[in-house]
Amino acid sequence: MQQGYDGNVPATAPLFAALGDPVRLAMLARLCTGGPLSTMVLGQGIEVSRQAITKHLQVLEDAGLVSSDRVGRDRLWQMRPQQLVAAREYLDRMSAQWDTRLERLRKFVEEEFD
Amino acid sequence: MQQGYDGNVPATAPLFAALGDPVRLAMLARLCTGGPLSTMVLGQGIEVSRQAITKHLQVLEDAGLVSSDRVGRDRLWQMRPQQLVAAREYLDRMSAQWDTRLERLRKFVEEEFD
DNA sequence: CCAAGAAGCAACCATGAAGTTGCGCGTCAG
DNA sequence: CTGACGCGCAACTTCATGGTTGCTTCTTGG
Repeated sequence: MQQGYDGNVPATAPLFAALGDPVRLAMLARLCTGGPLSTMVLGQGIEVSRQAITKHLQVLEDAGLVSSDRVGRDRLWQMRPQQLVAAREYLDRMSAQWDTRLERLRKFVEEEFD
Repeated sequence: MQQGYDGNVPATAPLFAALGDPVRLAMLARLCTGGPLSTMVLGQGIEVSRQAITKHLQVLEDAGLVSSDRVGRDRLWQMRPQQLVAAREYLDRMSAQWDTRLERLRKFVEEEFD
């Protein structure tokens, strides 16, 4: 199970891809601090058309990072932190492998020169 | 400084973009466990041309995730974990903001119904 | 009831990213 | 020394992505 995270590669890559855009990252940041926000509000201060905002939000939704509901004539978006946690854990496992590898290397050198 | 990570958005997005490809993630995983590996070795088992592998590695290098040195007629690649840590910390801050927001919400509801 | 506001839908454009092929250059092994 | 191996460089194709515009649909405020 230690290196079982190799199998998660194909599932995690699209997640990072969804995070790999400044517009989407900015909107995610807003959703992390504020409650459900409408499409219009999320587009405030971002210099792209409404349609572009909608497309970005759909990308985030496809990646499972946000969810949305139609309320009246607005669509309200909110965070869905599970996938965010998944991405974090993936990086954690990677860092952990790196660390244990360094540790093995350190011990090896230590034994060598004792 | 709490919400200062908004300013990191433009810097972090390209990093996630570099992580958002299964081929690159797989190669990173190999470099996390093993020591410096040559371009050829890194391409083992990946069904793309050597040039494609090289391009992916250059993307990772531009993102600061790996570094390389020419040794003889090979180019050896190795992890450079700093940027990986940066990405991890970014997600950590995002999750933290989400958590504190939930906490505030919980306290608010609690006070409301006391 | 009617007009304005917010979304959805579809077509379209442009650019960049992923991939390929072909060729040239240095480097090592026999 | 020579051929094979590993790379680097450059041109080219393909296609997904980000972005736009125009029009329709639905909902609410007056």
